[in-house]
Amino acid sequence: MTAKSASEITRSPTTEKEHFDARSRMEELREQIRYHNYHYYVLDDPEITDAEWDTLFQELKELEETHPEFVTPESPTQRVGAPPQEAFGIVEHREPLLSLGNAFDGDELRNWHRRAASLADRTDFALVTEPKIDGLAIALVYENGVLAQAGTRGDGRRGEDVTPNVRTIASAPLRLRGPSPAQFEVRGEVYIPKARFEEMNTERAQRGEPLFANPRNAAAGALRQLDPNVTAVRPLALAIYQLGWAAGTAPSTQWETMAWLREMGFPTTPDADRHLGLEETIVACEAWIPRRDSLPFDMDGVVVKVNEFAIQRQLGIIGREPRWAIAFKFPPSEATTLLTRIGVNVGRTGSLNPYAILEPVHVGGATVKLATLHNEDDIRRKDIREGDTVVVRRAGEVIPQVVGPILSRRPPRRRRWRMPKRCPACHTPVVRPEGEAMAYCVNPTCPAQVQRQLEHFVNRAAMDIDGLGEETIADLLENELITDAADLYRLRKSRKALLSLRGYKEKKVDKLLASIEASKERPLAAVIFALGIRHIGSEVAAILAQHFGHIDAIATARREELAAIDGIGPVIADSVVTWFAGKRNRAVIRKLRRAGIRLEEIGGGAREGPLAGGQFIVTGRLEALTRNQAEAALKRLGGSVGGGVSKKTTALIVGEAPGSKLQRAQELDIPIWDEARLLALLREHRLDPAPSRPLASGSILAALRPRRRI
DNA sequence: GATCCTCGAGTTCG
DNA sequence: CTCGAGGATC
Repeated sequence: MTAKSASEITRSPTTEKEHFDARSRMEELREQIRYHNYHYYVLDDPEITDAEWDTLFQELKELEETHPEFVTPESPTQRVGAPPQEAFGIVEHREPLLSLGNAFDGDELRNWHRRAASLADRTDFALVTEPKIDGLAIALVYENGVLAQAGTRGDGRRGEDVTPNVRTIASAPLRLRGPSPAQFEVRGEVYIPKARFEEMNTERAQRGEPLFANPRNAAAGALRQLDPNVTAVRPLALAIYQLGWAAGTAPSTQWETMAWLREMGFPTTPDADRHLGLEETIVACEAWIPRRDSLPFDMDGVVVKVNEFAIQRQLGIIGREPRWAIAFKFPPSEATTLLTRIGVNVGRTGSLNPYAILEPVHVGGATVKLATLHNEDDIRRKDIREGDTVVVRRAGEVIPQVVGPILSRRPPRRRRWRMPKRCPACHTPVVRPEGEAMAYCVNPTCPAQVQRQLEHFVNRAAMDIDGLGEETIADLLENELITDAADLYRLRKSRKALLSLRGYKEKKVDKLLASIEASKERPLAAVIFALGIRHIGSEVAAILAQHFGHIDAIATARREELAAIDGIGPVIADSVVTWFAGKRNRAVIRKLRRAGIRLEEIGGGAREGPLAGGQFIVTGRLEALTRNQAEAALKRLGGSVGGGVSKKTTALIVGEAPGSKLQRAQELDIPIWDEARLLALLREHRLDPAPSRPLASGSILAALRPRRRI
């Protein structure tokens, strides 16, 4: 596409006049396209539609095809098409690209400032802040207003020549508008906007191609392509943040320099700001943290620079870091680490759940050693292998996830991971039902499953037995004091045996036995949930309890009868029938009955109250109540709580710093309540907003005791 | 049969 | 919180 053959030119003979007209029209078009690119990419304020822009671009392209002798390398049409190279050339940076010192909190920023102030002999100098976009540093050299060279950072002094690739970036100006120094260099960041990154990965997933771990890796891969045609189809963007050097006059401050560069057509880092004092600057840096996720690009901190170049020169450089700038770094929400091995856990349902064993790494304020990998397909989709260096994320939430491997760092000859053929706990052959994502151990006496079942049984939402954790359950099973959940109610008789176990003193044993006794009064729904029947969670358990009122009625219900209930279909019906048909399970029910567990619903338990039938969700941090207290209060008023916002939601209760739920509720026109409204409702119905515990027989003193601060 | 909603199950660290 | 899958509905 670069040069047309001579025969093609001679095929369309043109007169001198026509030549001249075409040439000036081409210049005019280039000028117009540059003008509109400037409005689009720099000012973010386009004057014409994309379609109109396309028309201009097409006309220029056609003229250039008929008059290839007038094609200039900086023409807007020349963003694609350079042939692949064998290897990258080297660029020598005239001024080295420096790295930045880091500050991890306000105090470190103050230390930096104190030092700068003492060297500058003044404290009142202005500072400029700008987001530190997580991309790749690039240095662009312009000669006579035309992009001449683009180099990566490399080691700071010499980098790789990626000029043909940078020429394909839509927002990188090939020719500048207005006057500019004869020769100068600007520095910036090449990155991929988050939204475009998601689109790109979605498309790659559809084509079955491996996914990029994050925008930064994708941008690095795109920029270091030997074939610029590949780079051209990747959605790279550019943000300039600094003038490297200039032969000619330039402004005397960072702030003015950025405005000056924008005039020339450079897209500069968005949302930069200027501050007079240090404390104001620290506030500005911290204000970025909550905004972080809603920005169109990944950022890993805020860069703080001394505005005046004269002071910058005075402060100078120490080692490879300037003393006139510093990076205020956010706690990393992402990190790379070595995945040493993939292990497999057995769940309560027998599901085999692979998890990653990681070289411990600090991410999002915690040290991560483990991360779930969900299932075999997920591992295959991300192509995660043992020995891989992987990207680990804890985005906002708590649960770490393995985002994906860094393929360039994969050691040779690593096999794709496969689910073991036998259960890691009991060695029973593994079954993966047709069409399901999970593989299962189908041995009902699998020790791992029994352990998990018991953990579920004592769960707060189930039988709520305090003092019975993972370790204790394991001890009881190991010493054959129990074989199933119902045996817990016979432990009273084994008090002596319990006390003989290492680490079990009277206090601990009696507390355990007491909470086992207390669990006998749990509502029927909790008992049904505790049984751990597949597909029976807390909701379905409540439906069954409500509908049948007694466990025996459920045990004898027929398939059709169950499936006719609202919210229960054939799969759940089958699951219930099968469970109660099991000999071992029937024995458990018998033992529970004999132990005196209440197996029927008392007092109806029907939901009533001012909010009966309503469905509520709490988001954000409330003032007077914890989220749990608020949810409990809603339930006491007769409402149900939880789930995602949908059109069935009655109202959303919003506190400080609400999440995405608020936005969704607004979209769906769901009523928004504040905490005061909930509190008012509680007062109206004379309910304690936050009962500290069930009060001991209504003691007035107990009620007057100050509640614990939350 | 497709689509939307809801529920179930597993989950990490301190 | 997230994914997968069951249930309801058209």
